Amino acid sequence: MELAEAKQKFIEAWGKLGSEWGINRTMAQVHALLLISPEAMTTEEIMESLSISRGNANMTLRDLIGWGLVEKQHKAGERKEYFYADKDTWNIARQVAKERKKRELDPVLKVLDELSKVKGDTADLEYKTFNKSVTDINRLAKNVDKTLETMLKAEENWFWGSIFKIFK
Amino acid sequence: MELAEAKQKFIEAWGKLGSEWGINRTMAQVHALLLISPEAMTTEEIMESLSISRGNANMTLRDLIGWGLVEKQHKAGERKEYFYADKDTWNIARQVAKERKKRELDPVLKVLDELSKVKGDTADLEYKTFNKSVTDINRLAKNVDKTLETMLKAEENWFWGSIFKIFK
DNA sequence: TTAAATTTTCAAAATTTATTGAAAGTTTAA
DNA sequence: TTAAACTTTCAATAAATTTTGAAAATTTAA
Repeated sequence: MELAEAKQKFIEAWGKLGSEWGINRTMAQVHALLLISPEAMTTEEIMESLSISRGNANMTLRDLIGWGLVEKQHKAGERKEYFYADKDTWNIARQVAKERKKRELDPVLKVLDELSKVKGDTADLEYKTFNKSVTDINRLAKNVDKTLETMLKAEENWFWGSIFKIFK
Repeated sequence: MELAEAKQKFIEAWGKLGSEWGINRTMAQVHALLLISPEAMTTEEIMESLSISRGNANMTLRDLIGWGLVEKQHKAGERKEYFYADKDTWNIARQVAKERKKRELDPVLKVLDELSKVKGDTADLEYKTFNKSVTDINRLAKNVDKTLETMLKAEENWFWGSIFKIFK
């Protein structure tokens, strides 16, 4: 396979995976493009590469910066802004985990905590079923949360090493 | 908080989380509704509870069955179909992990494997950057994959026990 | 200052995804 | 058989999300 074709496939695959996981396809594609670009790119170059509009490119880059995955760079004597993606895969994974935890897991944990405190008649099957499901899901979500917390602080090798030491 | 209000909140929260993670909101809500229902429900009851159409209810239930989260039940002497959700949270988590792995992770792993085999000029920065990112992501994805494989076979207590033994 | 270069905004348009509802299909009881 | 009860299908519609592009805002060089 040619490099150019391979790049295209990578961008497509990343975009598809993103959209399956609730991440805007274009955002995932811009990220993929920057991930395989050795140099920081301008908005123009990104627009051109992916055939997207200026507005779309601008907002998407803004979002990626908000996710902590991309940074602006300035080149001496140039007015244009350049965009560069962190290439460290473990950093990327942690950054995504951190943001999604904050935006999505934490709020739902808060609701589950409230809901598992709701009191009711323990003889009432409706109540018992509600309470059991909510409590169980809450426990699972807390375990996921704790594991993510560990991941956020960990070095990649230590983290996987620890996991596979047991799981083999 | 009243039980009725709590149920409502649970259904909303589950629907929101689902939609953030690429799962149809209605599907997540129907699942939530069945999770807190002690008894199997009919299509009619589900339509009524969530104010959705018959067609939507039917397709959503079909999907949930396809995900292995819900099963059809028949009551003696009755013609209607009843729908019942597995209440075991660990089973649910495993089932979701299993399906998403199969539908989304496995295909992307296949692409990454191909792409990391693409040969090129190691002096070419474009190639080097592409190759490094793809290879690194592939390695990470394989680690996730291995961990999921373990999870799919594991008992809940053993799994979390093993993880927290190290992470504390 | 001015004006060219560049970035940002956001209403409108396009696209994608989800939902409806009625007709067609199926099953079962009599 | 028939027909009532129930389920499924899917074209049409609605809703949600994404994208565009041109105008407004901002920045910088002169």
